[in-house]
Amino acid sequence: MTAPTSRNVSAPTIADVAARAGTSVASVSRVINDDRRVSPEMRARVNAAVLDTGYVRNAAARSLRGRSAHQISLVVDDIGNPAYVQAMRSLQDLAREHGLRLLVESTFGQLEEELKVMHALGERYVDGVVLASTRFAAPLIEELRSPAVPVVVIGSAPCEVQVDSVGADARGGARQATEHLRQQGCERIAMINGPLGTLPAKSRLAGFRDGFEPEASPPVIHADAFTPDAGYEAAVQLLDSGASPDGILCAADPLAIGTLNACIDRGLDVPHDVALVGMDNGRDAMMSRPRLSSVDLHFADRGRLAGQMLLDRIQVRYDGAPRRQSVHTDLIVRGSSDRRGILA
Amino acid sequence: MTAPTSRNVSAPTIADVAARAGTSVASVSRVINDDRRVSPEMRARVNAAVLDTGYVRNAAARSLRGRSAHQISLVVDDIGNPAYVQAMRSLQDLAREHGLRLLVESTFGQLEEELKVMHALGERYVDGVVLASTRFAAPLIEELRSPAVPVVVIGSAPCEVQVDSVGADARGGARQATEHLRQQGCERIAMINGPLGTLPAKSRLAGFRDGFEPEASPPVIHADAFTPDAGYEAAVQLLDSGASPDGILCAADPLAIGTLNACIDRGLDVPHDVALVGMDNGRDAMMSRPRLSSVDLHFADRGRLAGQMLLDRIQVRYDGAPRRQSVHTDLIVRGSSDRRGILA
DNA sequence: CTGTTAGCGCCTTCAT
DNA sequence: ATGAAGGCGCTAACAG
Repeated sequence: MTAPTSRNVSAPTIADVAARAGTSVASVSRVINDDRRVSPEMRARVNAAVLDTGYVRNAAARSLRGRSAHQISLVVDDIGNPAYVQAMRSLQDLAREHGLRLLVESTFGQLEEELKVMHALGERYVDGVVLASTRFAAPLIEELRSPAVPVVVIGSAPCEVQVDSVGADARGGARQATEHLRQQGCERIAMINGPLGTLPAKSRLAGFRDGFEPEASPPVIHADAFTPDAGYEAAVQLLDSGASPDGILCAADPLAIGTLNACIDRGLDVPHDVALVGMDNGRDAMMSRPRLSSVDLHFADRGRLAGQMLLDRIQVRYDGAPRRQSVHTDLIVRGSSDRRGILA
Repeated sequence: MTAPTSRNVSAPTIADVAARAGTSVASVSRVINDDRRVSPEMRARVNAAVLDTGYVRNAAARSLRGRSAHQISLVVDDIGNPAYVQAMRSLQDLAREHGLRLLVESTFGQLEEELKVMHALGERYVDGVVLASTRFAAPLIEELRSPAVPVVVIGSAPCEVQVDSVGADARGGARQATEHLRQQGCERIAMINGPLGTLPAKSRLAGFRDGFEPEASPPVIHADAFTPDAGYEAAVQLLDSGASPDGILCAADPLAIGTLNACIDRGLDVPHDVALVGMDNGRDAMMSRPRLSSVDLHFADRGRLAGQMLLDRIQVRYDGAPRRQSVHTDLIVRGSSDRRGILA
């Protein structure tokens, strides 16, 4: 029977437990930390004392003494993006398996915020960070030159940044998607890309161009953000431009959702007037009608991989030069680009 | 010029800074914490020393000493739910304004996980918690009876739980939505509700029933979760049941999205064959075609409100009996229920 | 205005 | 197998 603890009275410490059990703090500590060098009898007594004092270990003291916060964090642009939710989920599972808490920080696109978060790492309130950022502003890069705690990037990092990363072959995926559109009979293929200057925009654009003759210059519109709204606006702009595309590659699923809506609002039939392919293959690619064809960028797997690389650093299992992993991508064809009834 | 700090060498402490500045740790601490009782000259010297030692304060030590983690956390069922993202965003803004970090934990529907998270609060790694849970299992309620740190619930809490909360008049909203459907000429109105036994399901169902004569028993299907997939399945079940509804109230937007897709897949025209209304009015209510009519539950406002109540407790500005706030709800009519071209 | 010092709660040698 | 004691980095009394 635990007494309804009031918050005013300070929480019991191991000293309290020790007193209750008639032993020393050392023994209590041993029991708590599963040290084998404790007699079963003592263990029982301490456990009982823990129970009826209602003792819970103090995170701050443990961190200070043990030099480990038992927390890692995931820093993302926008947790509203389903791709990141996937990564978060698998990363959280991994963290849990290792007795770590996962802290999530969403900067919602505010660069300044991102910077502050990375700088605050110096406070060592986490043991490491998985960073999924679309842009690497100069100060961020500077911060990454000598981070206070290990950092692993999901996505691609600028080549001048020495950091572990788990990328995906987005370029290859974009190319494959483009070729797929052509196979579907599209002759005027355009692209709705992410914000100009971001790394993902760069690689996807390269892949898109790979799908054309070198001298071709297919229309490309850059959206302001990787969101449905931005995708919608960009698509309107594209459709108004007179390019009248019959196939569009979108650099991310949210952009594709926006683009799909813009097409529908214009009375265009998807996929027959315009075929659409997105990238990410997040949860909501299946939630539109028609369903969205999408290049699977394996965010769940990459979240886990990033977590593993991070743990390698934290536990000093690996201590060498930055490692850059990359995963393959897979085009998943659904209704939005299926003009020939492949799926029927 | 900061030397590229290696992670192997331990971080500088205030003692290092003090040594560098030729002063005592107390003065350094004062400068860092903006204590006025420091000469400008000293302040300058210390700041310089901070800069060239690359000193960053240690979170664990600060927490241990100051009995405050400078962190609060948001615990949600499923961060994939846009409604929670809204709440998170406003809460994060509030936290930032007060110099607190916001830690987000998504239990992804695993009750056991939720319980562990709440229990771990005893470690005091956060100063308080905003909890947004759809179900309150018995052990959770037990945990809430005497939480180690202040807790504020977003949504409704079981009446036997004494806890601050920020609810919404979901019942009134559900009723209003039901009446709206009737005004649109719907004669066979059904409901896709959330999981049986959850609080939100209960209040929404009550509101739905309020929209009928007491003796009526309109069809209600309970989905397994507040997700599009569950909504889809439930809708299929409803449509297969022979009820042939011409209007459906969905207890949440994700359910409505699933229901919309099910209707579309059946070749039903929304809103003319079936009119649809969701609840939450989250970001993606606008992202479907037709757009989703939805009862705005003001999650952003409530996130902020919850945060304020939490801060009141943390800073002991308020210390009395649990406060239960509730916000009004607003029906937002969009295409999915607009059979009469109100919007045209 | 500045410096000295006592802990915050815990883990971990080092003795016993 | 158990206990005593130092110190992790910091802040807040207290003394000068």
